[in-house]
Amino acid sequence: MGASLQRQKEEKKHNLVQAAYELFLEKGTTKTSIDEIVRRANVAKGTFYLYFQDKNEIWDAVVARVSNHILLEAKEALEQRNLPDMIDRILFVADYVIEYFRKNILVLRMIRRDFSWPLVLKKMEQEQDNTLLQMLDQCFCSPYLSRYSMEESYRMMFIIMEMVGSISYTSILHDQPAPIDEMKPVLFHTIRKILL
Amino acid sequence: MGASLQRQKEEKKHNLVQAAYELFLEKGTTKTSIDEIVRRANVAKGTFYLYFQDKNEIWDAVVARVSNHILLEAKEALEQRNLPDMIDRILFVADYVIEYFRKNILVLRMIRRDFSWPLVLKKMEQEQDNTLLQMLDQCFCSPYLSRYSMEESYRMMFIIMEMVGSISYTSILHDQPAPIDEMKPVLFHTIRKILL
Amino acid sequence: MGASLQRQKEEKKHNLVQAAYELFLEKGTTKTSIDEIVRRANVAKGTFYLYFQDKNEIWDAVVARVSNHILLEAKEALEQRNLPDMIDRILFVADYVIEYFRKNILVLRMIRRDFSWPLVLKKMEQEQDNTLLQMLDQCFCSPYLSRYSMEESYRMMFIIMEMVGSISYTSILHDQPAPIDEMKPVLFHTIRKILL
Amino acid sequence: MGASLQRQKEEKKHNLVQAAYELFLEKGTTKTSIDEIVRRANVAKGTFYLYFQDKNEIWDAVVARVSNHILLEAKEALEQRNLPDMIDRILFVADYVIEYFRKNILVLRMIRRDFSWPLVLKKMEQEQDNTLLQMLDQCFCSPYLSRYSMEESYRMMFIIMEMVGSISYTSILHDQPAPIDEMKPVLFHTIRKILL
DNA sequence: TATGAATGAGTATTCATTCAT
DNA sequence: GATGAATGAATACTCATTCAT
Repeated sequence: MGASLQRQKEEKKHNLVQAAYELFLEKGTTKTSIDEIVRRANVAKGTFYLYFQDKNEIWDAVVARVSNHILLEAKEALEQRNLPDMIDRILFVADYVIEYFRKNILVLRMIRRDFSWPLVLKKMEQEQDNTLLQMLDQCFCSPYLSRYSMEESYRMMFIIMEMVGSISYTSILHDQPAPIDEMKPVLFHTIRKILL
Repeated sequence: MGASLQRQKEEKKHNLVQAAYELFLEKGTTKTSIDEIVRRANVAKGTFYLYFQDKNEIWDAVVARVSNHILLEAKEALEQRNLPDMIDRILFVADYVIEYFRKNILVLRMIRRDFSWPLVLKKMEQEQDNTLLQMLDQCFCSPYLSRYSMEESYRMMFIIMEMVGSISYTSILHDQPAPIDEMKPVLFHTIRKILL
Repeated sequence: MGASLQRQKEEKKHNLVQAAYELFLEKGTTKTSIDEIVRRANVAKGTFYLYFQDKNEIWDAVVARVSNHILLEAKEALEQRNLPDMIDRILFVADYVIEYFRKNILVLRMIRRDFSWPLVLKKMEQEQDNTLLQMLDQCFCSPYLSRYSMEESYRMMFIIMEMVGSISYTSILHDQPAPIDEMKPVLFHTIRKILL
Repeated sequence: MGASLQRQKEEKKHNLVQAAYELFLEKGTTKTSIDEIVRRANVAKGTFYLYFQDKNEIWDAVVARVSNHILLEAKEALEQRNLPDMIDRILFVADYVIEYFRKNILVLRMIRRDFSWPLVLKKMEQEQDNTLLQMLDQCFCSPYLSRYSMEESYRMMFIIMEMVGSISYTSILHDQPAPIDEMKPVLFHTIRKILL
């Protein structure tokens, strides 16, 4: 197979995921038919099934792409600042994610609570992409945490991350228990307490 | 309408929710058809539409029933113990929920992350049922929290609750970032730090 | 359910089988779509699945109907003659079936070799319809066969019947090993020898 | 084209037929796709169409191969015995075929009633392969049949063969009208009567 | 010759919803 | 209120066939 053919294949798959992403965003997963996806991707019906078993599989691909995108954005923003303090770094990332969801409510509504950092990380590991692991190292490498083992730090981190995602969902979309602006101070205070 | 007729109606609705619960558990929401629900509930197809607009509506009813059930169980167990310390009480409830999901993995898989305490509480409020609010009061009423306003306590509480639900899901079902047994110590340690 | 509603249901099912029969005859089973069947039966798509699981199931119904029809025709024709000799009766039925297929080549092409008397009889038994069993009794009740047990007579009979069906198929449709007119004398001679 | 290239071609075709045979056996003709056939044959999809027009054509090839195989086996077994009596020889072949199907029920289920000796013989003639004709001659060459013309003998033979195939199918697969073990005596008795 | 990615018409099947009884 | 037969639009999915490489 020629290299250009290989590229064409990649492009087709990419187009499908992109089309699915857009449609899921616009009308929700269940209301989006595979028919619409292929139409928007300018690809034949059968081609879809060349790359994905069914709608769930392309859904996973969309979630992975979106989650990855958000975290990478956060990572890049973090690198531009030069925050010496670990807690500040973590709070920065938490805030970045929350703000992303606030600005992109549709994205939040789409991936609901499927924005799960552990799962994204797992996927990345499988694909031997450790960009995000780097970010985690950047965030958490600190004398603060020296009293915890490596494992323990990671797990604490995960807990914080799940917390941020979960609160974002309930607070931004349903204003429960309160609007996100009122939740943020409590949330950040909580994170500080956890890390100190 | 006679009282017994009223009871018959209630029973039909109850049967429908029960049937839906069982089927959602067995084969997932999307793979369960209204046809199957009415068949298992021994009710005619048209009858479904006398009580619910569509599948989403009965789904909400199922989630409310299940969440309520879990929390009530936790409340009753809590009352039998007589834990004087607030932190112990909260940890007890957290542990109770986690253990419930561990023993009923299918339930966890079914309601996924829809087990959201704030949302359940909101629903209870709407139905003017404050049993769960009582439990929250029981948990959080403590001099520990005197430095926080009522509002602030509630919000912290919610954050903890979301955290527990979220971690349960990822950890019990996917062993991410680690099996629940390994996550528990970290989680409880974190909760303690938040509350102290 | 009212009696007329019941009759309506019977009619719908009957229409479906009739439509399927016609289409299978015209264009073969595989080239006939369920879509066409329901269109010709003037029935909605979903209605098909109210009565049959899939195409195979309606195929079975068609085969049963056709086979039954042919055998009943033969039975009636047999009753109008008054053939005293058993062998003559059996040869008459054999000839009737062969001639039916010769005149209705499309039917033969459709049911291929699925015109199997044992299977039809089994089906009839299940439906507690013993008209065909009567015919068999009429054919085979004879002092000729007194040396055989009841079981043995039946089995011989079946062998003859399969033979007739099988030869009809190969001979009428493919002229193998010879056209049916040339095969008949040999076939009848063979049957005579079996029965004498 | 070199001889080895020729051999490669033959091998590809052979692989395709072999793969089709296996798949037809495992999952039936209709449920087997050409895609699966080429995958199992380790051949590209387009290659299929270099050798066969469509699925029917490869089906014919499979039937021919299988039928031929069975009959050749029978022929060889027959040659090892040295049965002087024609009736014994014919009964031996009949029994051999029945036993083959009994041991290879899947094969019987696959080719259904398409195991038709006349049709196989016709195909062999077209390919100028007269091995099977030889077997027929071996079976039927006998003073017994001197009263019949050559043609007549052949036709009787064919009738017997169809009978055996047909009865095998109904009796082995459906136990109709009785299991094959109970049918055999009647069948053999019948064949004897025909030939005497 | 051989390949296998791409096609898209075709097909089975589902299922929420209606409505006459 | 209760029923359940009927509906048919919507949808997922298949697969024989083509054709540029």
